[in-house]
Amino acid sequence: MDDAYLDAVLSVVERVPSGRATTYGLIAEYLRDHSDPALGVRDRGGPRQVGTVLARAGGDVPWWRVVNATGSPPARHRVRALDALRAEGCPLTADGARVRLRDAVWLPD
DNA sequence: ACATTGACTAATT
DNA sequence: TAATTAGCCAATG
Repeated sequence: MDDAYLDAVLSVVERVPSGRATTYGLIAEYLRDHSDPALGVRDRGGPRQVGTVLARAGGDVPWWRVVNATGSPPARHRVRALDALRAEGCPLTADGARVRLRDAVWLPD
């Protein structure tokens, strides 16, 4: 996994607006569609790899706005993520346990 | 090289 | 709805 891919992932996460969220799969899909070897932006796999990047280098980006396909934040940071999301007004389910992707999902441009 | 792991997903029950 | 299962694919040891 080279720096170009790592930067590509982080730059997408940085673009997620406050109060909205996106998923690992959507980011992977976006990178797959927009991979351009000529620009050094290469496709480096699927959703799990996106997760790997955030686990490794997600410290300085709004990682709590990235959730899995069912709207649940990563189990390890579940509380912190939900608190942050609630604080910025992201639509959540009634039990406050997951993001209402139906309303909150943000798609990279 | 090989086996295990994981901030995942889609289908099944 | 929620829990389980099988598939996934690069990273890691």
